[in-house]
Amino acid sequence: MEAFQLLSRGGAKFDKKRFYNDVKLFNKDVKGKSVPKINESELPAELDFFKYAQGGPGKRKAAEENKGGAKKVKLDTSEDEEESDSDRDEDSHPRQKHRVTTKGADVPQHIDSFEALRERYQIPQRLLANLQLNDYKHPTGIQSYGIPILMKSRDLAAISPTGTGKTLSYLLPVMAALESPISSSKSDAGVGVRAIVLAPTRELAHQIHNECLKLAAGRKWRIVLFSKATASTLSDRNVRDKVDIIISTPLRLVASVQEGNLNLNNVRHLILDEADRMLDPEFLSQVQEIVAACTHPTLQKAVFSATLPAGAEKIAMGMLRDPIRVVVGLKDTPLPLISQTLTYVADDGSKLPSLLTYFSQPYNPPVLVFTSTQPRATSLAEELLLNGIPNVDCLHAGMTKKEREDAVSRMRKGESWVMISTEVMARGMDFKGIREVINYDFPTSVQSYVHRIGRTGRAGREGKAVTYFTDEDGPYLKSIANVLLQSGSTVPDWIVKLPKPSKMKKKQMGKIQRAETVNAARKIGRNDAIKKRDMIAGSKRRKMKVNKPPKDDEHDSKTSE
DNA sequence: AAAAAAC
Repeated sequence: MEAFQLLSRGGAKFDKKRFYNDVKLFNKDVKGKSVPKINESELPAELDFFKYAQGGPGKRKAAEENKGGAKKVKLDTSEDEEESDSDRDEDSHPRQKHRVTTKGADVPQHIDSFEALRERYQIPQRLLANLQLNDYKHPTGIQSYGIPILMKSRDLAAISPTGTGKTLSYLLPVMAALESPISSSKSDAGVGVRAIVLAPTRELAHQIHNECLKLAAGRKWRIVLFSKATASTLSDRNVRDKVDIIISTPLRLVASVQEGNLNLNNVRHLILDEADRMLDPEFLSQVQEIVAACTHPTLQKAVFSATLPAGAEKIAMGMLRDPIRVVVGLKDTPLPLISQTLTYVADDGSKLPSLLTYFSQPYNPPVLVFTSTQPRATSLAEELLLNGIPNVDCLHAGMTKKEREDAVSRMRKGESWVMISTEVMARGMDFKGIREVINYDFPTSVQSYVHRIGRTGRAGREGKAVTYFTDEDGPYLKSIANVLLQSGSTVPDWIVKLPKPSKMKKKQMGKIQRAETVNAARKIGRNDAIKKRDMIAGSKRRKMKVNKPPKDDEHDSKTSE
């Protein structure tokens, strides 16, 4: 405990000019093409992952994912045509090949390059220049389809995998539209907030704000990251009326609207990031209140996410007006660039030894570890510290705003090697360096799983995801296993053969399945030394000693040859 | 389907 607080305090030295540094670093991170390379050359092995990114695992998925083919849906394969010149693109984001499907009336032609935007929509030169400055060279799938749709003032539901550039897909059109207001009089454009981006966590809102600032560099826009502090300054009408874009979490915004401190009737663009999360019951009423407060007749709405379950999609589509739906790749599926492993740990008590074993072997920092609750995150961080794991950090919503900001800052700077966190970090956060994600506690939904492991493997990089499961997790094991299969990772046979849990009897099934899980896992445990390298054997049979390296090679295994 | 996050 003491030690942990000490460490946390150690990070506080960055407080001065914290924000400034954060932005600066973030810029550098994306802009400097040298950064990824430097990072890579520092770390041994598996470093030429860019070459994999160009063609390897991506194809596996592309092959698997047709079938589903769409009815009355326009099919297109993005980015295939430009393969010829992609060879010398190592310094830009590697291109991924994803099928793009669109649904809706009069879908605008997609763009093949950002330059096309200027010709077609007279996007300001400044904006394009800022793109270049930040090393955006070619649009990703969602960018090439989503941007024209939003430029045409259409409503949009966009589904695209983690780390494929959704943020830019909505920021660029919004900022282009603000620059050249469609309204008749200029004075009209100036009164009140014109665009709102909603995100589920403070950290994500902060990150979007940074991204927005980079695109706006050199312009006079006022882009506000909404917080208690900014909310109070906005009660001043003179300040409030000059704000162009607000990035916020829902409740903060609702509070200001209810206090009468904020009028949203001039909002022309409303974006829901992590849309399915925002449409969860707890957020939904807040979001609906904001939507209701946006009374401008030409309000454009768009929702973005990597996952969109049927229920959430229905709600979203109900909110949108004559929407176009764009799906890149497969919905609710992780990137094939992320190699995923399911690891059996018999029970909760076996998790810590397993994790310590993991860290006693070579690993690729920074590693992001997910737990199910805040106390578990805190205590796991303490345990790792006590066991001498270096540079352990912790981040959950129970911490103070400042503690959270410091933790993110350390992460951005590469000072955190092991970040223990809760669901708060599961969505949207873009730490490009993250090489490995460990689900210490089993995710409570497919969506959670997809988003959590999507913290790695971003922008075409490779990533690794390890998920611990216990006997208790049996009932949900199969659905996660299916996700692995769908995205090209391998799953032990016995898991594939688990019976499907039925809705009605999930409780009883839970028991049955738990028993099957235990049995099957035990069986595997016996001959794992020979074959099952994906499983951690023997949490049942042998209790591992802290920091003692295991004899077998479970951990450096790859999912395929 | 279930915990965390939002103020």
